[in-house]
Amino acid sequence: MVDKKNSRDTLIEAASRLFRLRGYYGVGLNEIIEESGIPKGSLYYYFPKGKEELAIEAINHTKEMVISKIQEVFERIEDPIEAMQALIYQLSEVIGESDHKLGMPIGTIASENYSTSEPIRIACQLAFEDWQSLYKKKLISSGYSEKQSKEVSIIVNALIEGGILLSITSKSGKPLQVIAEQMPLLLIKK
Amino acid sequence: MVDKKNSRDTLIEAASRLFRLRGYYGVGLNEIIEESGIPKGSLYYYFPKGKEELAIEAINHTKEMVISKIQEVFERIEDPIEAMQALIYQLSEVIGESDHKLGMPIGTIASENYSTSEPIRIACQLAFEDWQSLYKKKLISSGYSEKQSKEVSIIVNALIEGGILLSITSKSGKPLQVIAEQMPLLLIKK
DNA sequence: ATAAAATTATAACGACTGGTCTACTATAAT
DNA sequence: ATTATAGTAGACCAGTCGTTATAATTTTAT
Repeated sequence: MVDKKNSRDTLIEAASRLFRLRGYYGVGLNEIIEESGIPKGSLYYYFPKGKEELAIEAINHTKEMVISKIQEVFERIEDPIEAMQALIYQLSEVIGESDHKLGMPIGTIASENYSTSEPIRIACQLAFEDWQSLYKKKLISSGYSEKQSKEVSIIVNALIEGGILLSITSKSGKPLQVIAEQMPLLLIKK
Repeated sequence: MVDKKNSRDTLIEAASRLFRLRGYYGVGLNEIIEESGIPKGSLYYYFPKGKEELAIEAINHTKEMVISKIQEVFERIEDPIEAMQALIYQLSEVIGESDHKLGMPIGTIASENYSTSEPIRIACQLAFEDWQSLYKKKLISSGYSEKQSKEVSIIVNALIEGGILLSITSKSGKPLQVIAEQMPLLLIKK
């Protein structure tokens, strides 16, 4: 039983990968079924409401992947500044890899659809909120105030999304590196 | 001679508006010609290379609009911290307006196309660089070091792009407001 | 073993895509 | 008056889009 994964998950993973790379409208269902090797009949069997439904599952899948990554780093590194720096440096290194497939995890879909699909918009909003909750929790458990933790978690989230955008656009890890280096400034305890 | 603008500019403005709202793949040429009232024959007369060529002009148009906005605020407000805060607050207020058509100015197109169209990727990169140059210039003229000015300009750019993304996704000006409030921290002179 | 249910496999649908092409109109130079 | 040029107008193309329909097959329950 080597690689017998179910079709539903295979579709979600392929969709997640492709949407991250070129957004919602930039990827067609034909490409998703080609990449996944799952026939179109199965796609509409598992996602009767079609592309939008699949996209929401893909967003949730991406969200969980990011949550795992954040948790892993946060468990490994106690200091919140160092932990967040490590997270961001890790991203900057991916850019260096040839043919990297980084991309704004859900930022592209969010900005394409915020005005056209409420279900997608809400799925993206929930992802951002969940990530921010993790940052906030880490900060609070390190002695930061409730208020500052909440505010900083928003900033960190914005910096990461914006940093990824700048780095993929300029094909350079530099923007993310600069962001990581400036982290301590934001985290001066008040 | 009330509203006799040339077709080329009318097309660019319509494209700029629509691409900001739903990105490159989310907007079709038919929608652009409908919104602008310019026929398809004229579109391909002015932009023989088609959608990609029009998109690049639209990106440059958006870039110039943002440059004007930044310059206007920077000329009006001398202190760099206050100026950047004003810029970001202004964005947060747009979100509050019903049916606002804010959107990441070029972030959506950039993240959709960074891996598929080099000409578009480069146009977006140049826009980011131009905006950062303005931030940097403002900081240097206020006595910040070359190095810090450059780094902060990257951070500010990332914060604005990320902040807009968070604000449009959550349908709230809050993220941008928080970012504006935390600006002073980033700008502690070293 | 058989029936029912779950899943896969294709083909086709109408709508729309970006792009091409040709006919037409307006203006100005000759 | 004629011709040249710039721009307008929109029908049309092949291909792709998301979606639907239905048949074939596999899996599960009895």
